[in-house]
Amino acid sequence: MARDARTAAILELVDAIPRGRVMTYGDVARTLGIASPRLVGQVMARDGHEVAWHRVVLATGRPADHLVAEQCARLAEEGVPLCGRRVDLAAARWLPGSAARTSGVEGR
DNA sequence: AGCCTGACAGATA
DNA sequence: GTATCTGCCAGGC
Repeated sequence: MARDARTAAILELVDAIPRGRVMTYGDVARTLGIASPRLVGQVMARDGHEVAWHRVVLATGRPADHLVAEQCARLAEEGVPLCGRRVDLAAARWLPGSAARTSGVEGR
């Protein structure tokens, strides 16, 4: 396995996402200083089975085509603002440091 | 060693 | 909003 600083950082950040919030692959990658959102997905596919992978969604606010059911169910359970099959990134998008506003739905 | 594939994102048309 | 091209990192063959 990778065990690289990048891989560890990805898993750590994903695992650090609070309940009821989500992050896009691009946001996670940029936050870690990585220029490849694919790495996030790759890491999730290999070692993401032990982290909150379901809190990571596509930039379109929609989970991976393989995880739509799983993602949607888990996110709904955690109180993530879902817009049909999509996540309301406007309220659910979480950035490290901006964790102040716990539940985005009330955020403001 | 090199080539291909893979949980994507962003820009352009 | 959809479709296409490119960029990028790591793993498998």
